Amino acid sequence: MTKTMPIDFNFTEAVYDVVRLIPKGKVTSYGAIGTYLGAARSARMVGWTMNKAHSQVPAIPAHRVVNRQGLLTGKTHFKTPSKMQELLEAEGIIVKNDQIVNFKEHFWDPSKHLDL
DNA sequence: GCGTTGACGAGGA
DNA sequence: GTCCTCGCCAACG
Repeated sequence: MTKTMPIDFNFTEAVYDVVRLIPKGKVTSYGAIGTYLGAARSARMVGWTMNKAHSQVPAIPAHRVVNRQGLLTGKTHFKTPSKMQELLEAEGIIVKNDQIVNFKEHFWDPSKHLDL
């Protein structure tokens, strides 16, 4: 196999898996995923990994992944920045000023709902 | 090969 | 409670 595999780490694979496991109408944070994977201090890498998600199939529901503040920080990387908010609203999540309302209620922690 | 940036978060002052 | 700094790993210039 090719040694120069762009994505081969279990970490990246796990990130995609966790994001896909996010229930509809729920959201999570990069740090939550990182913490779940044991990389709480590597939240940045989670975001970078999500950047590669654009080439991943099936498409990663990245719109369900926001920062710790519930802010749609990644919307700028979407095909259309407004798409992210529309997707969230379509799932019953209220977004105000690019921020999720009642974020705490919609927050979905993989380390609590999933079993490591 | 080195320096900076990047979808972030936590800890310290 | 708020502001600043460091960490983490990878890719880009």
